Amino acid sequence: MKTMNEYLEFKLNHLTDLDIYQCGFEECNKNHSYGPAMRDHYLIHYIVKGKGNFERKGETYNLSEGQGFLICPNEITYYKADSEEPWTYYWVGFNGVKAKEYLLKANLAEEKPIFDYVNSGELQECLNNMIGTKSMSAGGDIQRVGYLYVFLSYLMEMVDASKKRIRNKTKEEYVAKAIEYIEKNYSRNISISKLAYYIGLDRSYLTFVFKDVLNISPKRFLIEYRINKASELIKNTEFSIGDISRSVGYDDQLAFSKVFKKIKGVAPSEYRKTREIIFLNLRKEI
DNA sequence: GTCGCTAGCAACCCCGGACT
DNA sequence: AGTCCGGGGTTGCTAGCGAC
Repeated sequence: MKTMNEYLEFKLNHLTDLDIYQCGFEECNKNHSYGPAMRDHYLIHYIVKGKGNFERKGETYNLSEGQGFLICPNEITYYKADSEEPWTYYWVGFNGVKAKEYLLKANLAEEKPIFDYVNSGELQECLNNMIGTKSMSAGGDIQRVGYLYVFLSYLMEMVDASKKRIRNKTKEEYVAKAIEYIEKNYSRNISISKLAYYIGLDRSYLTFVFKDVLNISPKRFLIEYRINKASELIKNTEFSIGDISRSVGYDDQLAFSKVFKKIKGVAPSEYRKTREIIFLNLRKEI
């Protein structure tokens, strides 16, 4: 059995990058409050419904759905649910050697404890997964920390996306970034929404920018890019049409054949036959 | 007025099943 | 391997908003 000092020394020598203390979900009653109190770790609350206020160092923040607040270690804070529309929130308490660094990347610190996160669906899914993971199961702790990394990465990406917006890139830069993304991901199941999110633009605006610069919609560009890649594979390899369709991002070979015929005018198998005829004629000439 | 962006809705496309 | 078809999800268009 360890003494208290031995235990504390053991903990000190085994500090991890990130460590979850607690996480949960709460539908608060009207005027439900906590504090004034102090904690020895970081604690993030993310509001998914209702309103409330958060107080620290004499400042009061009125918060509502889609917003969150950070409580830092060793600071006295107080928070209270609204008297009419009490908030419902997720919370996650954590610490670790890298905690402060990651929070700073997410633009969160003692002096900047508030954040807005519009796409609450993905954040909620992540937090639900975190809560649903049993800490006593084999690998459960690692899974929960994994979800904490994902949660913090979402907050960091949001900051990154807003920086990109502030920089006011040109339309050409947006299109170049989109094309780069398509070139790297055409073989995966990507959508224009995902593409727009990656660039930090609204889906509709991305379409407008594409039309403006290339006179073609992003969807059409993606389809043509995939079909051109596919026709190269049909011409230069012996892979089956099914393998080629999956290689260019179409899980459904039938859908691929339809699109291919629409773009090229012939079905993939006919396209290969055409290549073979050309090849045979060339051999005859030689 | 221009630019950057969003919301809403109609149109389109893709997927999956049935079939040849 | 390809066609046809129906349903649901995705996309593109456009009006409009806010900032400059």
